[in-house]
Amino acid sequence: MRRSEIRDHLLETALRLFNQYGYHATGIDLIIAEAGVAKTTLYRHFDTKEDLILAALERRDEEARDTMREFVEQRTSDPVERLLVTFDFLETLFRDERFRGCIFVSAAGEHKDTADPVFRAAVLHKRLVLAYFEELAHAARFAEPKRIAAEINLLHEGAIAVAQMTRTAEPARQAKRMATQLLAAEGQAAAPSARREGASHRAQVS
Amino acid sequence: MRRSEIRDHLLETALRLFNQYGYHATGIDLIIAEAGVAKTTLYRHFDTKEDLILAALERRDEEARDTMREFVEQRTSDPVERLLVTFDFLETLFRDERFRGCIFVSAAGEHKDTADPVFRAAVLHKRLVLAYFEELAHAARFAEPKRIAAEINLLHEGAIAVAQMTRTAEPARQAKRMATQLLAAEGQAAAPSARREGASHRAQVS
DNA sequence: GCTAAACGATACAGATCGGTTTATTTCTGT
DNA sequence: ACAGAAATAAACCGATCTGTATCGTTTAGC
Repeated sequence: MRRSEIRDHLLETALRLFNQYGYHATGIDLIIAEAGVAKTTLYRHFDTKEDLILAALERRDEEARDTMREFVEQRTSDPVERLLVTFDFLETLFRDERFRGCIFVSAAGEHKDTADPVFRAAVLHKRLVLAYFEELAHAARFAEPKRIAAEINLLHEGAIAVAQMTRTAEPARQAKRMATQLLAAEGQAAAPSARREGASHRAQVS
Repeated sequence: MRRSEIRDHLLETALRLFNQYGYHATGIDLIIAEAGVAKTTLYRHFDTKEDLILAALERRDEEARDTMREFVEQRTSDPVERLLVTFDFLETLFRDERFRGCIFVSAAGEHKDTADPVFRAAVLHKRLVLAYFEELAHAARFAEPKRIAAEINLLHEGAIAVAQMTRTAEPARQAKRMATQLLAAEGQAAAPSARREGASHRAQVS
């Protein structure tokens, strides 16, 4: 196993355990045992446990956003539909039996100080996801793309929080229905099966 | 300090620390130091740390639901408006500088096993809150009260999750606007300032 | 094939964890 | 006032925590 592979393997192992048990409950000894690596090796790649957490979050951040982008873009090119398809992506996450909630929400929940680097890393991820929604809402030519993106984002967070407790995929579908309803009220043509397609300059409502 | 007062004081202290630092990060030694109590005393009232956590969650569960009920009922008697006023209640929570997210979500995030008593206690709280929304949605005579309640609930969870990260009160107002929009589309008279009041048998939409 | 870096294994450090024990003092109810 | 219960402080337990140090062995690049 090459050096970079070990690092990757450690990050993947750590992420799996953080997701399964949480950050404080996952000890270094468990991580190295599961990764099949000596403690010296871990500490050669990461100075502290916090560094490992931060690196793991950074990796998952990129991976999660890339995966969502890919999922969305290969399903539809209409920006409004893309906003809705993000909920289908959520549903695939919820259907994974390893799903235990959003690791960034959990990270923020275990490191509540806003000055904590882990908290800040979690916030950064959420900001980048929101930026993606804004990108889509802008492309969809909504009158207030930032507001629309924030609404989609809030529905995402709600679905994730509910699914964390119920451990079902239903919250994703429910959030999608709510998003459909809200977007339809915004642009009159948000619903996929709506009248004409490709409408520009959707009207605002409030 | 009487016996029951000590127990209460311990629960309040523990809740404050759990909210501030999380469950794993809050040690027994810190709790007794902050409570100004000997370790023996704590262990006379609670067998284990888990018992303390469970008792604390149970207490906050009742307190939180009572407080919300009170807040809502003294502001309006219209069931539809009551559903919307729950978001004003959320806003008061977010405005508290000690707000660090929902302690039940955090509890579930640190005890992810669905068989864990702490996880189950968190789920129970969320179920009882949902039951309250169902009660209100039923009183409002929506065609599908359970669905409406689940939607309100999802908006609540979304607002809480977003506010946990942003540490602002805005998510509560945003969720309220979304709820207003959704309820208006359900019954045609959901908006407080809508045409006639006291309408019964609101129509369904989908 | 040599050198140097990176690896694994293990022991260890010092702190902290949840929880127990002991011995002493302070309440509280009758 | 007196007995019993419950409070206190402090030492202590074994386990676990993050992180370091030691020391061979393996591996990779020149």
